[in-house]
Amino acid sequence: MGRAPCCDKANVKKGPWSTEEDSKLKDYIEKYGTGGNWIALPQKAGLKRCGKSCRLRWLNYLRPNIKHGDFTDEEDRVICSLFSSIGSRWSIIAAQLPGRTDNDIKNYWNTKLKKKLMGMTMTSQSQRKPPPFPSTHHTPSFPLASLYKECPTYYPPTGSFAAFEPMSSVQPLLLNNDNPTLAANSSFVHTPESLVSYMQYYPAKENFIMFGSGEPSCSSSDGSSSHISYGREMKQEDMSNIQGFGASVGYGEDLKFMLCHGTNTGGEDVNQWTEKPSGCSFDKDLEDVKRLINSSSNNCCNDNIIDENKTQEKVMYYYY
DNA sequence: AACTAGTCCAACCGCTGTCAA
DNA sequence: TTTGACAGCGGTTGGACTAGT
Repeated sequence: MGRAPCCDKANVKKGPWSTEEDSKLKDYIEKYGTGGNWIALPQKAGLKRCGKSCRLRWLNYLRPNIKHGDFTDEEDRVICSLFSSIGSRWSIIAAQLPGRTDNDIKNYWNTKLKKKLMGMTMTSQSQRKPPPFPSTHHTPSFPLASLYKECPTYYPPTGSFAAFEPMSSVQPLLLNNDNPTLAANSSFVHTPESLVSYMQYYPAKENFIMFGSGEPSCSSSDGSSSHISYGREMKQEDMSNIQGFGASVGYGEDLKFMLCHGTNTGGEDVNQWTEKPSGCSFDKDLEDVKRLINSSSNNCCNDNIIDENKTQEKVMYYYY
């Protein structure tokens, strides 16, 4: 047998919370805490609400240090960059924005930010031209690269996300062979050694976040899957997973955008990273954002979009 | 002033993984 | 081992508000 029923749904109040209910809930939680049991809480607090509803009200509204109001440009960039990487994992995104709730971010994305980005796409198409790229390397396109412009390091110093679930929503866009710019650079092959060199050349100062795939045990036959690690230094196992394709964004005082990818098997090692200088933005990037927005609901977790025989993917967001 | 369309956001709904009985 | 409640999450909805006509 399972547990006892959670609550009598016929006798719970729905709809907007009154100030009286708010203060009851707040007082109770401040006094006794949640006790790890939301279902029992409303009864104890004298509320005719479902525990679920109490939890939501507390987390999204009554909890201390909740930030309401306009999002800053920096918060915009954080949301954009994480959305491009992990998709609509609002709770994870919210965890990186102290004081913001997942619901808040979700609403903000759906009502404002998404439109803002779409607007940027329109503007960029009609007004801007790609700036010349000084590097001797190729210039790949990368979704959202322009949004990282002047973006400071955003992770809280004590931030932690030890483990993420597979990140694959980014892959179809970052790695799509239909992307002509990427395709043009698809001869690149990235190896662990090249990344080590890169890391040595651009040593991490504070934190880094790494998204990617390559666990051999996962859904795709080539072992493609995703993992994210985060910390002050790169772990050995992270390095050992890096093969084939990589992309990196660093941001801070001096934005560096790095991308490296390639077809995998049998190809010779062409350890190439491409750097995109600070302030660069390309119309193509915004096109990718638009495409991501349009397709985000469809392509998340669809590893099949990637040619299993061609690539191992590793996308790395690296900042210093 | 009245109506309509668009926007915002709090709250609900339903799904999933976890865990207690 | 099975069953079903719980916690948490993302998607969606509907009412309040605002801007435009």
